[in-house]
Amino acid sequence: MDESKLSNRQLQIMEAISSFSEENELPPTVRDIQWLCNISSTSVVDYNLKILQKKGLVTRRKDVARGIELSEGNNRTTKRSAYKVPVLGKIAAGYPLPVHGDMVVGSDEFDSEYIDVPGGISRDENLYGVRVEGTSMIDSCIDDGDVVIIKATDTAQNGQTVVAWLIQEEEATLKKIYFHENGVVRLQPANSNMAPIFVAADNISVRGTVVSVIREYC
Amino acid sequence: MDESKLSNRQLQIMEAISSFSEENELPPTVRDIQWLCNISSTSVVDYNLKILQKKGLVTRRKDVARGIELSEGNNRTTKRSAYKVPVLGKIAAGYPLPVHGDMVVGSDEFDSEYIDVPGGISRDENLYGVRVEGTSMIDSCIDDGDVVIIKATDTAQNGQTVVAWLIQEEEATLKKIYFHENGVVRLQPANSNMAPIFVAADNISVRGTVVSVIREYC
DNA sequence: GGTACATTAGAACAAATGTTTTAAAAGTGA
DNA sequence: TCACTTTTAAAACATTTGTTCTAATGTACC
Repeated sequence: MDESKLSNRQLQIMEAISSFSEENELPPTVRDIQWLCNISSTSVVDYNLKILQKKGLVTRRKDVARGIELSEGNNRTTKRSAYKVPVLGKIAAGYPLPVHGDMVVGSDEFDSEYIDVPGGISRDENLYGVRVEGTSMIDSCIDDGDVVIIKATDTAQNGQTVVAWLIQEEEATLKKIYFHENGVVRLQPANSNMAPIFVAADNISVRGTVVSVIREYC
Repeated sequence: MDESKLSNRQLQIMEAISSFSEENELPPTVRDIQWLCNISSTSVVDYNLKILQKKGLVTRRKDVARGIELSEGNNRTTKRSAYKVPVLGKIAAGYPLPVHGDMVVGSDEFDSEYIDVPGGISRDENLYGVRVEGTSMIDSCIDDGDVVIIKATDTAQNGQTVVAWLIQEEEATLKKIYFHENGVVRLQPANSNMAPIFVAADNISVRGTVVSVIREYC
């Protein structure tokens, strides 16, 4: 990349793009930037945008109005931005999830609750959230009311915290999973007051693993 | 609001706006919607957009290209979206924060790390994040490595978890705060193995209260 | 069929926005 | 000062995008 310092104008323009995008939830036009920076001509904006482009700090989509955005890393608004995932329901030790056995994760409904997850987690994953009820995972620092973000998968490592579906009982539960010999699986609550559950491996179906925990205080 | 059902066309258009916005991080044009929905004329898009507007489902900004968006509630992309806040550094019981006494919260630098916080928290607050080191708050379910989101304020309620700045020691610490008589303040770790700290009220300055906790597993 | 209404088509037009051109002004170093 | 580069200025132009107009088509009901 180009190492040379940015001019004040260029910093000003970067800042303008950033703040405009954030305030209007829409990228600025060349003229928006012009007004914001008190620049006399659109060509001056264009001139500096081209420099910023060459330095890799700004992206412009060809033939697209408002195709201006700060490139990854400098951008705290669009790129690496949070990803909304549906909060499918509540889960607790032994309580059933209020969704069907075949959880429809990607369905584009307009009615479910959504929560933002940090952009560090890949967008490509099939993610969903579940609100935790009770303190059965308290020793893993997952408290009552927390939302855990689950990556949908049907495999898990020993010791991972997973959403497990008990096939016969038709119940979902959030527990640490341990695979034993003889086709036995131990579902371990992270709470010293609670006993583990042992189930047959063929009665269990892993539905996902915990990738994040989000707590909000009122 | 208008109670009548939406036509397939209109549902199709709503979906197009939603998916286009999400994929391109930019609202669609009338013609974008036209392509996406295989509609023969822009006037048909406009016709249906006007209906959706009247029903309060879609917003269009006057004289603004790409001013189309789903209105609040139907929108999971722009409104109530995540807000990026800077992660200013690390904090632990008794360890100093690697920032100056006058934490510059609103400074628009392009170099600090940022994290997304759920949109439920107001954008107007002065928010910042701090990464927790150690387990001194483990009993409050705040673990080593968690990022706590702090709302910058200089007042706190009894029992709240706060970032407290010890003026003489020039240290910041994350603790529960309790105000006693005689101008004494007790800073209580949420860890039964750790003892509280008692300090004079005039040696302490509240820097903010915890509004959210975010944990990511690798 | 005929009427009323909703929807679609196609085109033209108007406004917003991006891009280019030319020239002047300001800065820089010998 | 002179050459040289960088930045600014103003305007014109090109493209994208929004809006409007008119007619055709479809649909439901009598």
